[in-house]
Amino acid sequence: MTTTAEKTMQRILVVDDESSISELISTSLRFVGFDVRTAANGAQALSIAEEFKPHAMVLDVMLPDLDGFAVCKAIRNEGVSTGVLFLTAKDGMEDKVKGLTLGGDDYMTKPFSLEELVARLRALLRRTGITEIEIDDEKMRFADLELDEATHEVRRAGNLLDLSPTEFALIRYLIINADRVVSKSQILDHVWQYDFRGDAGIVETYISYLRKKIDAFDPPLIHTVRGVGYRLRMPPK
Amino acid sequence: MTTTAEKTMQRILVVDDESSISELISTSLRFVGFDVRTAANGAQALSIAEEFKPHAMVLDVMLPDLDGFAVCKAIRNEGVSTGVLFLTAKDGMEDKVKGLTLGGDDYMTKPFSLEELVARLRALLRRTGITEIEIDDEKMRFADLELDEATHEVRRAGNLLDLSPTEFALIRYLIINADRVVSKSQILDHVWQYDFRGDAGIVETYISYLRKKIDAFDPPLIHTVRGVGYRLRMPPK
DNA sequence: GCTTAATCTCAGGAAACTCACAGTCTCTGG
DNA sequence: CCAGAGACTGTGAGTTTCCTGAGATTAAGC
Repeated sequence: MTTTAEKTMQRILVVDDESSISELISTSLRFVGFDVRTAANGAQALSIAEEFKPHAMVLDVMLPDLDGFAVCKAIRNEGVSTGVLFLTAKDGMEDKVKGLTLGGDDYMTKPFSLEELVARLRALLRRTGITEIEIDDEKMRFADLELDEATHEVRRAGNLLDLSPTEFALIRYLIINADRVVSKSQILDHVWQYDFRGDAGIVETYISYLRKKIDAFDPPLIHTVRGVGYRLRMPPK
Repeated sequence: MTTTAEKTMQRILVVDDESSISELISTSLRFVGFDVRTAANGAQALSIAEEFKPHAMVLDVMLPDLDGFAVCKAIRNEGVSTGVLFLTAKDGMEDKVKGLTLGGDDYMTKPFSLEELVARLRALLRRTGITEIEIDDEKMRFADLELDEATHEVRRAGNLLDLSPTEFALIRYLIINADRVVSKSQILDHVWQYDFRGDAGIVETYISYLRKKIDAFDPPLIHTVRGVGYRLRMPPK
């Protein structure tokens, strides 16, 4: 699955000093089709932003040199107009961020799930109107399955389904990857928070939950690919 | 819900020496569709106003060089006719401002909530008759719920409800976002003053108050989306 | 200055959700 | 056709999220 023409890609700058985190994020973002650069500190972020002119940034508030806010401000002063998604540990800092995210920006606390990161980033790009490309509107579809991000509703054949947050995240991930096999560990990595250390068996449990709700209708859409993973697809012709 | 063509946008000049504040305000205003410039002091405000010709200004009364009133007067002397929304700290100054805002102008004390700022600014533009664009009329509706900005009245099925200011702001925010899920932190950010440091649990409390008044009628309109937030909607089909 | 309204914190209880575990079932290779 | 690996799902314990009432604190009105 290669990416499309470069000129139409949206540019994201990821800034985090923990290389494992920034790598995790950038890999995911590239995978879903963004043009990504990373920086490990504020100074580096500034110099990259200058020539890279990102449409949006994912910015850790806690950097070795400057803090995230300073970086954000500095970059905007340079005339680069970007939305910012702040990352912050779950502590007091949270409050401080809040004040600065009232505009179009957003923030998330670590640890987060990659799905959510992507969802928020897209919402942010949509909001800040930097949507050169037609990003999906807030509805996704697969067969007679319909998922609405704005209302958090999922319908099958018009019927409203009642899903828990995790179930919702899971079916969304499956829809995004419709027709493709996704492994349990992929699912775990994307739907659960990245520091989840529990049993991978939980994916089976949630698939089971989903089936009871989604595949209560015909035809079944969630299919097991034994030894590999799961796949959302129309029944074999 | 995107903005309209640039030529029809209303121009707002924001003047405050605290860059965090002016950034906060300008981002928000841009977000709701204004064309915004900022200035950090009186002199700068004057020179920008001259060529920018703002329809309205948000003006801190306490500036490093001139005070807000002087700036206001000077700009009007230049022949630029604008409504002004003064910002002031909550202290003695308050009275002084009061006296000077008799025209069509208005003032708010810091800290304020962004929702309120936008509401007041729109009211001001409406008053000063600079409404080139048809700003939403003063009534909002959702189902049999009716909210009147001008009179601050809320009715459900024709019945007048008695709401406190916070309750009013909250239901207003929910109506604006009718049918979409809004998280507690979104609510907190928009309905409460920007420096509110308390627990997000207060949102729950106010939702509870609102329900007692608004959802005393059938059908209930305020719905909880567990783990996500709240949503105003007609009951599921 | 007194009274009432409004805001906010706190805490108990109810309900929903997450997750591990284990017994059962299904598929597949030999 | 059997054995074993992998997958499915019911049970239940522990946790999280929400709701609401009660009281403390502050602001507003008379």
